[in-house]
Amino acid sequence: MERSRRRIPEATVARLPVYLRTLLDLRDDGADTISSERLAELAGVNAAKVRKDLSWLGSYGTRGVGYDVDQLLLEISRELGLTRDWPVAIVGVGNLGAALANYGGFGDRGFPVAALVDADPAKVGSVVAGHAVHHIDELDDLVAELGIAIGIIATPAVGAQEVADRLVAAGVTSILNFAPAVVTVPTQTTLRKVDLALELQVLSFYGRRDSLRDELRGVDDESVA
Amino acid sequence: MERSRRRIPEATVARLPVYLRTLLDLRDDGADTISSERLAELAGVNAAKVRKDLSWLGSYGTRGVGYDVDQLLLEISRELGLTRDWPVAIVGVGNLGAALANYGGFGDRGFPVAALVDADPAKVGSVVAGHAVHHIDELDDLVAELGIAIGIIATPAVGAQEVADRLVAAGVTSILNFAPAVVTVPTQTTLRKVDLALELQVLSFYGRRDSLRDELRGVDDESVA
DNA sequence: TCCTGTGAATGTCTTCACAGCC
DNA sequence: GGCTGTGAAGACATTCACAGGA
Repeated sequence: MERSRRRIPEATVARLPVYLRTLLDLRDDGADTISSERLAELAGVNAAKVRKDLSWLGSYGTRGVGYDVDQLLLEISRELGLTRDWPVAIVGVGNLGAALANYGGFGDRGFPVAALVDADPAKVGSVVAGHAVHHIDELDDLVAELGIAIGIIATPAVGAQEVADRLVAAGVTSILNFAPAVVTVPTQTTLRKVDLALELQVLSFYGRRDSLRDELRGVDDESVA
Repeated sequence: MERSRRRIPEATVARLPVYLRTLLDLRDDGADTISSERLAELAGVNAAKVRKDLSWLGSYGTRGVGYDVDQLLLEISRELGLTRDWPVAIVGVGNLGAALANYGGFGDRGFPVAALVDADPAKVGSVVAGHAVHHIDELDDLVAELGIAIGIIATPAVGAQEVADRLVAAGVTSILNFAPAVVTVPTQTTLRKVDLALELQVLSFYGRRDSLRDELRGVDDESVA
């Protein structure tokens, strides 16, 4: 029970959004309660993991029955800090930055794109996804005025560290880095990265199985993501 | 020494691309050798981890000196299966799919975009990033003709599972899923996912530190990605 | 002397298995 | 009877610390 007082493991935090999405689908389908077994199946993990993950939030299940879908949605949303919106700034309005700006999935999930910023004067003033592109020198003002807490780096690798520094200086406390470069931030800033080429390179590693079919992998279940 | 015979840990595989990128930069800067300490610094990890990771490839370092940059590049590339190109197919040519098609970082790193596919007849026949968009019914032929081993799912969540099934049926053995949905594939297929909203939700979790500044985290170093 | 390679120790995450409650 | 919540066991990953080769 006092589980909820201790620190939630990183691995659990990374799965909460998956449960959240699954529960939203379930609610739309009219489900009232859900067992760990079924939730596990829908979320692509195993049931013990679901139970342990959810136990970090407190004891919200009912033995013999399962979890209340609405309550679980509320608790997970609260734990993730999703009871309010978090406006984001996208830095770098190239292909990727523009695509992210156009991607509706952010606003829908409580992360409205509040500002687009670029260092290229040719891009400043243009309109992308309904937002005027601002010069990066305006970052401080935009962050302050729009209450931006999250910055997305969608620049080439070369500029990434400087952009990160500027975001931090402007008061942004969370950064999502899409640039294929190692970026360093102060301890109190949270940094995550999405490295597209890395993902393909990892796939390449596991794909070589064609060439070395000797090493049979001992997996029973289907793989899931 | 016989380290190289055992299975390389997943966590190590996920870091090899980072070392690879770092080593390419070092080579461009004219470096011949590199110590684990310096490589660790540049890659944003610690030195013991670098040494243990690299030891899985064999004993390619020289005590008292460090690692030969070129040799390490070769060994990592070989281990990741990057000594050849892996053509990819992108399924779903919306904002994200189009951005990925335009993103030069794939081709540069040995993953040329070989085919674009969509289910929407209105998009079929149009040209995106220099590629004609094909109907998804042509997937089997495209995969066979172009030797495609990797598929990228860039559709909305709803279509993702069916696309995955079609990719597998067409002979694709590795899939990168950008759709915010759980997708299941047979064991022999490798699946990875990139979930953009999930990343922001995780940032939101750690960002709430504002509201609950009680729980001080015991981290000394700077955080890095 | 310097830096790798690696056992051993530690820490984190997953899975098992079952007591306990509905 | 069914399903949660959780100690305990096991697997995996990181970090330490140092023997040993260049």
